[in-house]
Amino acid sequence: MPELPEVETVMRGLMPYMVGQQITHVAQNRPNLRVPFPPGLTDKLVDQKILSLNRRGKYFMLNLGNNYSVIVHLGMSGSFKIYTDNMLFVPQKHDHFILTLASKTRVVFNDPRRFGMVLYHPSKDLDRHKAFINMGVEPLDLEFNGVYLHRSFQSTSSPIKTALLDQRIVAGLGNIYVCEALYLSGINPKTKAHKVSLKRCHILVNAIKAVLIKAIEAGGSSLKDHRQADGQLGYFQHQFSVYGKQGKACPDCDCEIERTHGIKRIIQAGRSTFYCPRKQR
DNA sequence: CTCCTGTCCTGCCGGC
DNA sequence: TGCCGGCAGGACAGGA
Repeated sequence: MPELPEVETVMRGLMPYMVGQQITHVAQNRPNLRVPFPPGLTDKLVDQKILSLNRRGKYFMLNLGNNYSVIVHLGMSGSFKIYTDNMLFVPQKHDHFILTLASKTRVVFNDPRRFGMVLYHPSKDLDRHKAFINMGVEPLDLEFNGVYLHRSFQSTSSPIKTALLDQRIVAGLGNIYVCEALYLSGINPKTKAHKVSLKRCHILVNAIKAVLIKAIEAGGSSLKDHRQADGQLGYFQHQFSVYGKQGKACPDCDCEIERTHGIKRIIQAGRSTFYCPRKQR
């Protein structure tokens, strides 16, 4: 499930192949993902130069010479694969969108579940696109701090787990890194967000930044491996403390010794939450 | 306004 | 072995 670190890793992996390149050919292998591709997208992209790439939340943008941007979301199962000119291009099932560049490199978007998105919007107006207009701060920016988070939490009665998934408060967190950051902070995911103290918000902010930075660093190293292997840029497996670890011992406390059965799995707002009831209070 | 639930989509996994 | 039901979840729509 691509969250901010995975999106950042994919974008960084694409940059050396795409920045400064002209798009020479576009293939759309179906009319839509979950939403239709923008009308006439192929014609709008052909001959355009890719000036830069940048990320916002779980989206990243290809900024083009015509002052428009292609906005990409990886959804649940989206990934990119690079085929340089010397590589045999074997089309795969669910290859939905393929850009060919002047260098003859192919950039292939593959997404089995089709929860991904490809959008198109004027570059200067991206902040007003509906994907971004209500989006909260970047978690790795300085303005994401304990005071900001504490203030944001005052307007909601949701549990803190649910509030952290709300992209209007902070952008780019998904189920995995929210569970991991709450675990690292020692905060119970069921706690009402508006009842979390400023001090704990400060601790939580530091935990969020730490888990994201660690994951991006892990992505950077996995990226090198992938690049050597087959050019696949997508979701990669990290070492998690609680996510998917229900029934396992908590690495940080003696909950198993006390027979509280280690990591628990509960459902909040229809999503799985993993936590240690002893460490997280 | 906020909050909650259902929807989309396919691959995978466990049970029979 | 093979089939089938259930589950995974990010964004969004619609209802309470």
